[in-house]
Amino acid sequence: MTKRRAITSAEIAREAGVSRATVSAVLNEARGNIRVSEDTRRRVLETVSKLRYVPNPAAQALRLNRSGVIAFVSRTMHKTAFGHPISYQLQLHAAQAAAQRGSQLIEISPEITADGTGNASDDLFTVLLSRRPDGVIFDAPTTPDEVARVVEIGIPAVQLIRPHREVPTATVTVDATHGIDEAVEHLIALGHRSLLFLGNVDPHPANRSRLDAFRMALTRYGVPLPETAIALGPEYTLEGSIALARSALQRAPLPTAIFAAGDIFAVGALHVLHGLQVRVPDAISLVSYDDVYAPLLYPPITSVAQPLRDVAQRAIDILLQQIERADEPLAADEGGAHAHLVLPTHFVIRSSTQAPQSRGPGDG
Amino acid sequence: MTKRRAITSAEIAREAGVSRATVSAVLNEARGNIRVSEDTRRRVLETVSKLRYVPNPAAQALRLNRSGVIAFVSRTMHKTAFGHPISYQLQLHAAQAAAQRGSQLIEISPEITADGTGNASDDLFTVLLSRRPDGVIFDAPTTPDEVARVVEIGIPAVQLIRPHREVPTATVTVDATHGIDEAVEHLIALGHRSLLFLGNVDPHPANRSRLDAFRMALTRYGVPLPETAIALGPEYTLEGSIALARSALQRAPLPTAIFAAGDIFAVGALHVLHGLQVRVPDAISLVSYDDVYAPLLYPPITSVAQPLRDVAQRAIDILLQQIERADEPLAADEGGAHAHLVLPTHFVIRSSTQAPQSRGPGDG
DNA sequence: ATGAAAGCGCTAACAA
DNA sequence: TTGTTAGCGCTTTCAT
Repeated sequence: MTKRRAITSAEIAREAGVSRATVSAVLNEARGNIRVSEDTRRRVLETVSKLRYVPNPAAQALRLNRSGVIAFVSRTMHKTAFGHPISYQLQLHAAQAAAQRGSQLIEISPEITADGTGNASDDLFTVLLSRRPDGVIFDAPTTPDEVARVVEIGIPAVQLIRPHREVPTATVTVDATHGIDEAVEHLIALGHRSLLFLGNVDPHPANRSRLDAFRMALTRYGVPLPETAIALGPEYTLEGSIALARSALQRAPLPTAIFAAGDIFAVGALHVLHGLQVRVPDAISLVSYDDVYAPLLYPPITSVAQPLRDVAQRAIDILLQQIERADEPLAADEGGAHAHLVLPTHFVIRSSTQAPQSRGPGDG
Repeated sequence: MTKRRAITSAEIAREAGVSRATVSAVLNEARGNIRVSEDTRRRVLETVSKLRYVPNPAAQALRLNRSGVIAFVSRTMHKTAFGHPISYQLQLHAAQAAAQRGSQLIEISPEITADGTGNASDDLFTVLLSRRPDGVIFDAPTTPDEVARVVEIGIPAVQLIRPHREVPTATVTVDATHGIDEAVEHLIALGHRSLLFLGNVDPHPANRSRLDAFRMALTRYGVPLPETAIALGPEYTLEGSIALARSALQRAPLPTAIFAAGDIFAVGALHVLHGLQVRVPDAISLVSYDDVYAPLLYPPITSVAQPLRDVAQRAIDILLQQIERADEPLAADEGGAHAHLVLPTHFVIRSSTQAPQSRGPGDG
């Protein structure tokens, strides 16, 4: 069965007894082409659905200079199964939001892009451009250059979560404060005073802010967080987080509660605690940041969740708006007039936190 | 900054002092257009890279009647974060393989497609066609109709994992036998004789075969698997698998080993076992099928892994080959001449299995 | 070995 | 209100 040539607007026109221009006008009345009589409109629409006509997107793209594609440039590789769950979630929600608004999200990532020759970085950009996206979402870009190049070409872009502020694009970020405040309040209310912070060393302010928010919240309750209670690992991997947790939990006495600034660190802590036969939450409470693995673990982890769906949706909205605006030549507002959305985190209580067992006063 | 119009082949032609036809010939020499002198070839190529020219895919698609897109129709929704990890992995690998071969994978799923009106099924098909894919990968299609409609239109298709055999397409499936044989051999060698099978009720042979393979392997060792040692749940969810494990593990005495015919069932079992304070693997061994969550759990679960990367790659290869062949009008070989690949599973030993503790003879 | 010209399917000026 | 026409950027006969 050779691939049949698909129905074209010409066939619809012939069948409905009108011109191709009229078919187009009927189908695109949303774009301000309202000029057809109710009668022809109905006739065309009937023919369209009878013949199951769907416009050829390539022809539309060529004509409109609009690919209908939004590129999602995801952070480095997710080689491992669930290496970058946040990125994955963002992409999923973005794809959904894009589809609902008539666009197609495509993923551009070193992993997808790599052609085995290893020339990833330059290649990524070429691949990106070769797809002619109408807009680009950068999910935590590694370098400002990637973003800058896209902006230079004049493609609307928005950076998520960990933006490079020096590049003038719209941004959608998350404020860790609210969720972490609640988490700390929760722990303090339970009676915890001896805490351990597990996180990663990352120069980016967005990550730094997790620790800052944690520290500030504690300060508000007059609970100190000594440097020895802060363990920062270099890697965002299971192995790395296990190693981190192991070294942090070696020192006795154990804290009564752990704040893991990322689900992966909670997984690491859990592995080590299990090994040490320290039960959660009986002997030690655990709170994580991310809320992606959290519900799957045992016990289900109390966690600070990022509004990933909202981030993605807003990003798509902003992008589509920019794309729209780019059409109108009257857009004289240049420069720094970009949206900068900051969305709050929230706190989900599960089964990994409870009041500390009294181990005698002065302990910790 | 208004979006600059991109470079066209005409500009390359002018800059290099040749015609557009020649530029095209140089760029498409792979397609048998070898007709340019070495000298012009070099000149054109230089200009191309100097001006960073990338052909407009929409124009190419229009001209060649070839979108360069492969659709991945994924199984129902993955509402939850990691609801369908297998599907996710397949898609990831397929996207990678497609990219390496110059195609773009796009996801078509009810979730992405849904426009809030709820008319998912018909809409999905429309969306699929509207993208004009060169080929379609069905990841465990729910109904044969979906596939049949695509086949009727003449678009190359391949079904993965759980194909509808009555629809004539190529298939790439997985044989559970090998991995499960090894798993059973492993358990038997450790000394396990009292086993529990956790799985789901699914009429599809591919799922049924997990139980069959397990049973047959046990039979080979003369170990019986009574009906009471088979627990089948209706759902493939965390909640469902916890409920299943709970009811299955109520009956004393406990088995010495559990085979979970899916990682999610291992998660459920782990939750329940933790709750019962039964330590894995000390008190009970656990083996899973899937190997997706398995390495992340505590303890890391010994598991049967499916060759997901191979499945995806082979699917893409088959598809691309079919697409290629569809071009040549000489393709008279119609009908049932489709590839049917069956790939083996393999077995990964981690930390969730060990010899059973002796609880006295005659036990279990 | 190279160029001229047609046409893929669509939309938007412009005419009627 | 509708039709005619041009052209988006590309590839591919067919001439040369």
